[in-house]
Amino acid sequence: MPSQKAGSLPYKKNVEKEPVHAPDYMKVAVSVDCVLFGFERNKLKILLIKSDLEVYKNRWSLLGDLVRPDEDIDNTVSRIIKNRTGLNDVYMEQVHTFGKVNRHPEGRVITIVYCSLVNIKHHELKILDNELHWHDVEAIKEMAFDHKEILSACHIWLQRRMREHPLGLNLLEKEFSLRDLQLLYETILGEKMDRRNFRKKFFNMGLLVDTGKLEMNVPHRPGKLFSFNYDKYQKTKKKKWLGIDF
Amino acid sequence: MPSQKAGSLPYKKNVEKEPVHAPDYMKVAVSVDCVLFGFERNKLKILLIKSDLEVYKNRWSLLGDLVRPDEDIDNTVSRIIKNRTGLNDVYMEQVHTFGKVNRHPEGRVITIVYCSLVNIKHHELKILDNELHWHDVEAIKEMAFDHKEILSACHIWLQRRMREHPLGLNLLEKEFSLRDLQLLYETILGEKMDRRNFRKKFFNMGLLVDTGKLEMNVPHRPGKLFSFNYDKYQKTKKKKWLGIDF
DNA sequence: ACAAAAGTGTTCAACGTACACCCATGC
DNA sequence: GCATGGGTGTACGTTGAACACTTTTGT
Repeated sequence: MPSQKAGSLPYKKNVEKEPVHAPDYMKVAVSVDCVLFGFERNKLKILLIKSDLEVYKNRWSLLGDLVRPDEDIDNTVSRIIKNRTGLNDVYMEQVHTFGKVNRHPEGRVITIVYCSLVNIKHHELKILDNELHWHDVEAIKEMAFDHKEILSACHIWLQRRMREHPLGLNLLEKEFSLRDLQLLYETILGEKMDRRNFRKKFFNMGLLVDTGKLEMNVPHRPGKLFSFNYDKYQKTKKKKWLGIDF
Repeated sequence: MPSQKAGSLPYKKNVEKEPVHAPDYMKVAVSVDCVLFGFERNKLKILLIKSDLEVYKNRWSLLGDLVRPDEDIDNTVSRIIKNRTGLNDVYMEQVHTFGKVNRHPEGRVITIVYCSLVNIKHHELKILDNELHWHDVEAIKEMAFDHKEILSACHIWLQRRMREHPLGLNLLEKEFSLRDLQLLYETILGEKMDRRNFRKKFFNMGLLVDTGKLEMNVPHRPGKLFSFNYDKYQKTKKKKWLGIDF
């Protein structure tokens, strides 16, 4: 190990000795990987592509790309989403940065991971290259790189996030039954819930609007259909959580 | 903007065309910055050094360094702490990654920020280069780079963390009065609290040990001195929060 | 005696949790 | 008529918030 002084003054060294060509400690690339969660047919889904890499051919991979030297990371995120799915309106949150030395087979790549929840029905995929499609999270076996580990971390992030905010309402179709909603929560959080308490909780939030409609073609008593009062949610969110979110 | 395909296949391009010399999209450096919080004389403190950079001479800076191509990020973190303070036993948590294009005056540097709370009395600084010392957080005006913004984000992180876990107990001296503890919480969280409720809450946690001693030389009725049952905290923490923490 | 902070309990509201019966529909 | 899930209310324990008086010490 070099002396403390030398080890701690790399910026200055950079300026004085190697201003243009990437010096040794710049042999690190930075990427962004995006985890998009959705929900369909009572399953938690995630959007994946087939990896571009030969080593990982036939393995599934998150949506990612390298950060360009002249672009902000937020821009990298939206560029990836735009280029891979054709979507413009997906709001991603930074979750964690992963950087084990050997996580990428072709060199040092540190990756910043972003996460989002999207409504599959309301976000039709406009591009399908690399076999882009929604996968059942629970059915995923192997993935490229360390993406399985990243996915696990994002799943935990999602669980924490959903316990704090009623984010789940975003994931359903415009009109849904309380059973749909409860199944969504039970699936993502991995635990059974009491039906009466669950209904009480969500009604008390005041974010559900009774559409007056009923389920159709169900082999039992049809449930009421509700929609989500998104505007009211935005307001209460601001009031309760201020800018604390990140 | 290049075509979607070109924009989304940089790994492959890297392999095929420029295997060794850092290509354009590698002209990005990655650093780690460390925020160490402490508490002394009823003030929230943070450890800073004078910036090495000429542009920022006389400005205060977080403890940071570039990530080396062959080292894990965890290693960068402990190397920075070791080299700057001489300490070995500081456990840091990753908070957020900052990467605006112009955040560093000499080139593109994306920085991964780690945070920790340390007990100032129990962690004597062994190295003092670059005027390393503890600063009052509230008295800090300007900082180098975007470190002021980073500090704000870490302060919010600290507040959230302290509402979830009784971390504050780490920051005090071995023996402390309940007044010390409450002042610590009021200072860091920025709000007044009710004394009776505060005492109830902490006694109910069962993490406080009555030392049988009293405050000395105070111009009023002396309070009891307590110590922190660290072992019990570790156990209850495991039970309650599992591995969810990150 | 006075100033200053220590020490102490009760009440109320909100929230989570546990729990069981009748109802409407499709088959 | 039967199977399936819809719809509903009560009781209890926990938690957080509000709130005031007596006690102990130094000066």
